[in-house]
Amino acid sequence: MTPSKGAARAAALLDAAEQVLTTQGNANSAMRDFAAAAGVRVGHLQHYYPTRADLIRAVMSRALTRSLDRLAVVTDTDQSLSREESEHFIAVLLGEQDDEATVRLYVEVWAIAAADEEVAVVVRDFYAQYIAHVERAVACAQPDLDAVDLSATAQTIVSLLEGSAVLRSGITGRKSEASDRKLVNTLQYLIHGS
Amino acid sequence: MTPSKGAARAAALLDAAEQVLTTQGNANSAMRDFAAAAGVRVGHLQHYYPTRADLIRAVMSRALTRSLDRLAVVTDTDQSLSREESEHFIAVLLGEQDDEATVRLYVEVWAIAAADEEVAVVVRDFYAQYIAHVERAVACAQPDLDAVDLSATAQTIVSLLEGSAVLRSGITGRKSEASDRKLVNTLQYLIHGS
DNA sequence: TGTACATCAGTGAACGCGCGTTCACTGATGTAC
DNA sequence: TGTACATCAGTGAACGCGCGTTCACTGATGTAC
Repeated sequence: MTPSKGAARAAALLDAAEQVLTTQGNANSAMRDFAAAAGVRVGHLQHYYPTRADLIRAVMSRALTRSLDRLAVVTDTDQSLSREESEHFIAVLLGEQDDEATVRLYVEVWAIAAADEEVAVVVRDFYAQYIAHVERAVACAQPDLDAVDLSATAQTIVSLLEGSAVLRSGITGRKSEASDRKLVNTLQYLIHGS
Repeated sequence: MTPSKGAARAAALLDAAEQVLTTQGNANSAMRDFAAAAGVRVGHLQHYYPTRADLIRAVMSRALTRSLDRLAVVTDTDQSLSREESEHFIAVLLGEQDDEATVRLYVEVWAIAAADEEVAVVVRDFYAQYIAHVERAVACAQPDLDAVDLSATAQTIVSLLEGSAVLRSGITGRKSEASDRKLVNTLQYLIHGS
């Protein structure tokens, strides 16, 4: 069976809310905006998400889960990791940043997490899993690395990815061919250790 | 002469607003909060910053200018850049991230810039200057690098710094000795080209 | 040195609007027998 | 197969509060003559 009618409705409401959130930002979007974007009255939106915080948390949490799921597809299939294969791995990671809406959502996630401990818990858990995925990929490329170095390398890779998400987006900068080349080069250096 | 009385007052109001902003976030702070933190009535706050947007923009713009000034101190004094000297350069850059309030402010800057084009312009200009400073430092270490590679390297360094600010902060993760070592190591790799 | 006037710093009350939330309601869909 | 009832999906009006902003005002500080 496809997901129940209720779950599909709830997902559609989240879709609309996510879109509003990425275009207007958390600070500038009201329950009425979320409802209007879904073509629904506020009262009905609250039937599924009783408070604004509930809705925001649901959007954030689903977005993070979605990212991890996408990531799992890439990391779980690779057994060994040659330089060409890591090229593809990197392309997938950077590909997600090309959608500006995703980057904006992440920036909102960070800002909301800084003020909402309940979201912060989810976010920290997300990054722990994110780093664990990357660790697995690096372990394929450098089987001799010990656990501490593996974890440190993975965290550095994720740092570079998150930072480049911000700088490659229109918010603060611009993509450029040359800096993308240097970025890929540096990620390769981190993955393969040389 | 010290700055005029009015300018000092305005600065004190910005100090208070900045503090509120870093602890509560843009989405959860009101004009009354900003005024109360400065020990002043709302009407008076508006004497200096007529609208909320004016105040927010002033806080953001001052914070970015302050960061650039701090950076200038490090980059302008170095003529050549040995590996030990770059160690110090890196320590200064990372030192700023150790203050969690600064990181929170940056996250707010990104979120606000995404929705307020006037702030976005200031932010993009800030990153252009930030990257230019880093370019100058890298040029000292690798005098033979051409302009394009120099710029690409600087942008990658700044990406790594901004990403690590997020991941090293309590918002999304935690500092660790091992990952800081790997981070410094990677920055050295980027600065010296090997 | 004193007086008159303008400018600036700061108060305090009030405004109206938009917000998140509540609630009583209607109509449709399921379920039991 | 039909009827009775419960549950769920969705409406729409209203609530009260907190928000950003306005404005008339007071007192202090400066400036001119």
